[in-house]
Amino acid sequence: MISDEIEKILMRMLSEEGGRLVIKRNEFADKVGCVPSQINYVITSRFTPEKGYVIESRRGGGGYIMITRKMMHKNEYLMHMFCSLGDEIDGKTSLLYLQDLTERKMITKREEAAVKAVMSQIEDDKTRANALKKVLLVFAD
Amino acid sequence: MISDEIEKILMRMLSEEGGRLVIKRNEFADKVGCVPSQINYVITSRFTPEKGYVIESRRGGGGYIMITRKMMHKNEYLMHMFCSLGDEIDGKTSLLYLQDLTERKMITKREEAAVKAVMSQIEDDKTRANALKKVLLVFAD
DNA sequence: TTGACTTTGACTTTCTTTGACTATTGTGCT
DNA sequence: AGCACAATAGTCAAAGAAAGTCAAAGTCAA
Repeated sequence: MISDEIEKILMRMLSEEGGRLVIKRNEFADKVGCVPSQINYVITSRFTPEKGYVIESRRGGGGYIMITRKMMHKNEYLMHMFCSLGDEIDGKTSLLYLQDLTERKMITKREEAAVKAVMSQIEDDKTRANALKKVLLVFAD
Repeated sequence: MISDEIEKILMRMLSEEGGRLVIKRNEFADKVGCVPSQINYVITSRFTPEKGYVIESRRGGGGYIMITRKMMHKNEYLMHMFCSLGDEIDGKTSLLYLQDLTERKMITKREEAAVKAVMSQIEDDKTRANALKKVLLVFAD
């Protein structure tokens, strides 16, 4: 099915571009071998706001479609936690953060345990902070 | 009885495919010589969640039915994976292990993503192996 | 005979593909 | 500035491709 192909291609490009991708609809449709409006179909059916994507576009000469993967926006709390994190965090404090998330029902006990298990292997405070931030992004949607 | 035949065929295919099978309903019905809706009947009557199967499907062009057999001996599988782990593992391989767990419905996508997020911070192959082992223990119950 | 399980097929729902038509934007000419 | 035209992207509905549902009819054992 061509739509799935297109989705995959866009996904890959999106990653390569670091979360923001600009295409020219007609040109792209031509490249992947479909009619232009199919691009709209794929975007509306797969790159939805619920899944965290923002679409912007412009018509006319030099027109384009821009796909942006929006990291959070939804979970203000996670955002807040994310921002309050410095670039270093010690092991004990990181555990408190995770427990807090569990208490607030934002993650499950099992998720907490799994993350703790991996984190236990991390020695460095900077690395731990980075890890925690990445985890927060996973849980934001 | 045709339903039993179909069940056997699906079972065999499922084993051959290693626990996950994707079919196109109409095509398959044609092959085994029954009406398409009989496939649904067989699936709902024999490949039930109680018996450890997960069914996913999609309609429309490129539609399919996917049958996944959930490991009955989940812990055995986890232990097997645990034991097959050496004391070092590279990043790419560790990702494959995690994806496998997700595909087998032993962990959720979110859990996979969370663990991956933390693991991405780990550089050392030995440390990564230890982390993965700890994670497996968390998911065993 | 009755009740559980099967078989069948008509009808429904969902998802995809396509193309004609519409709306917007940039450019160049008066 | 205003206008025509080219270059884009958007919308929508019809047609097509699968899978799902459900109830009627069939089968078989107790």
